[in-house]
Amino acid sequence: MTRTDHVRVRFAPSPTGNPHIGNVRTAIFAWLYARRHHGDFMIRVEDTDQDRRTEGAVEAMLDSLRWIGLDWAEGPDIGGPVAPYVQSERLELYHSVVEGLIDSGQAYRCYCTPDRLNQIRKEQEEAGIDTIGYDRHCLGLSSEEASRLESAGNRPVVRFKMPDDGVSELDDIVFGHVEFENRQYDDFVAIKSDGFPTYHLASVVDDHHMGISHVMRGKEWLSSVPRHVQLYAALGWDMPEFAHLPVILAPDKTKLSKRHGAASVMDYRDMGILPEALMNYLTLLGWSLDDKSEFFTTDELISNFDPHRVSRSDAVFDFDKLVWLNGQHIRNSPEGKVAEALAHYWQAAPPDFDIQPDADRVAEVVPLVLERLKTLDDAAPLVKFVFSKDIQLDPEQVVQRGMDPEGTRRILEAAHKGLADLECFETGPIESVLRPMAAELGVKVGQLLGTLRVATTGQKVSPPIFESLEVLGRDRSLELIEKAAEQL
RNA sequence: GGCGCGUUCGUCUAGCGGCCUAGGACACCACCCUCUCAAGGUGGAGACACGGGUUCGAGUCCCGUACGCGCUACCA
Repeated sequence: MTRTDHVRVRFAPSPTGNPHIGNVRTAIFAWLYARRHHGDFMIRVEDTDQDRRTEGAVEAMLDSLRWIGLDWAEGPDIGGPVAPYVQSERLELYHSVVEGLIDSGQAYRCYCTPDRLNQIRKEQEEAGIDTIGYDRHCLGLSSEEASRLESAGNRPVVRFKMPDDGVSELDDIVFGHVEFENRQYDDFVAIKSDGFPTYHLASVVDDHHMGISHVMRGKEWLSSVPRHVQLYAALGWDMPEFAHLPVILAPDKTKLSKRHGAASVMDYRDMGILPEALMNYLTLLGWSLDDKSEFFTTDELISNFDPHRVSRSDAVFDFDKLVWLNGQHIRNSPEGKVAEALAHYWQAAPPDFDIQPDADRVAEVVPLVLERLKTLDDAAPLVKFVFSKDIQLDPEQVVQRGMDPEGTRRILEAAHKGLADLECFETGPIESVLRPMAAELGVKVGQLLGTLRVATTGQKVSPPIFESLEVLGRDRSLELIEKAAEQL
């Protein structure tokens, strides 16, 4: 009975740190689902814990989502890119809902001190009781007693009264049918003594208020489902559909964190990962279409993503596979797009070049490296020679295996002459003059080209030499060959 | 401790009782291609946590055990 008439989903981060890759994947799943069903995707800031607020965390999260390619619904009431729906600005809403609950006897004020709470917990543990939790000390508090405590300066919390028996059940999109005994759950705090709601209250109220049709969230919430089920029931509200998502783990099977290297989205941008590739990889981590599809453009993800095929078990983040997939995305993108991405990448973090590349130069160099890139970061070392004023030559490296300096100079001179005489200095003609030349000179093709590679690029590893010479141009190529010959 | 969830190659996964002598991908190894490095191609090694059931037949269903994770907060 999944509703598909009007899909509206939300991503609800709490602004407590930098954007974690796991949170971002939750956002991606929700976004893909919304896009697939032509629904709404919204952002809600869950900042009800005053102690854990972090400056700039909201903007950092939004920046990450934008970079990876998500967009979201705007609107004064439901949140937009500049001012998302913020829980701390909705306190009246939660209070009015809770007043209703108190009036109907489904919630009550509790004045118990943390000390007393700890004390009863300790006693219960020592007594070996299965279900530890609040003892409802304040449930039947008289109004006289309450006002006495109130005037003594005690600030109450509001507890939601859980049923003593029965079960709470849910048909989860990912986990299927789950049920829990209500007696396992105590009367949880809905409003804290500072007047802020807890997650349980706020998320239920907001999901209803925002008209959310599908809740996608981390599976750590699965155990809290009874609280939410009973809240919806007490309020007389229809429940949205739920999809609890598995967790992303580090290779050591613990929760992925900074300690493991890149845990935030922007770290991947800085390493030269394409946003489409990251989205593709993150989606594949915990979801599959079939037994073979791995490469998906963002549009393909949108038209194929189905939360029913999300895995129930946690997944280990495999950096190597992300990098491989990134290479696939680079190779499957139009050269123009790659050039653009590379130009941006180099602009943000200029490589160690003598000459800073302009857009045209970058575009020229992309065909040289396209099938050699796993990340954008791999490009600079390969084409450094194009952007160098001087090339430091190690004569030892110019002389190829099985050759001597004399012979090396001889072939450099021959190549120089051959290239100088060429009418058209392009890859094809360059190849057709150089390749036969090896035999004429009595050396192997590899020896001739290897000599030229080191002489003109200063690198033992470079893009294919004919193409490289074309990009260098005739004058520059001849100059470098001449210099190399002199140094022998 | 209680409750819940999970467990297929090192990793991501396909598998919803016979199509599985368990398929694909990354990583790894070998070979091919080749001007270096890649890319690409071919092949190889590599897994159903364990024990009971149910069934003609179980990776697939049931129960138990082990291990892992989550919840058990005036954190989300």
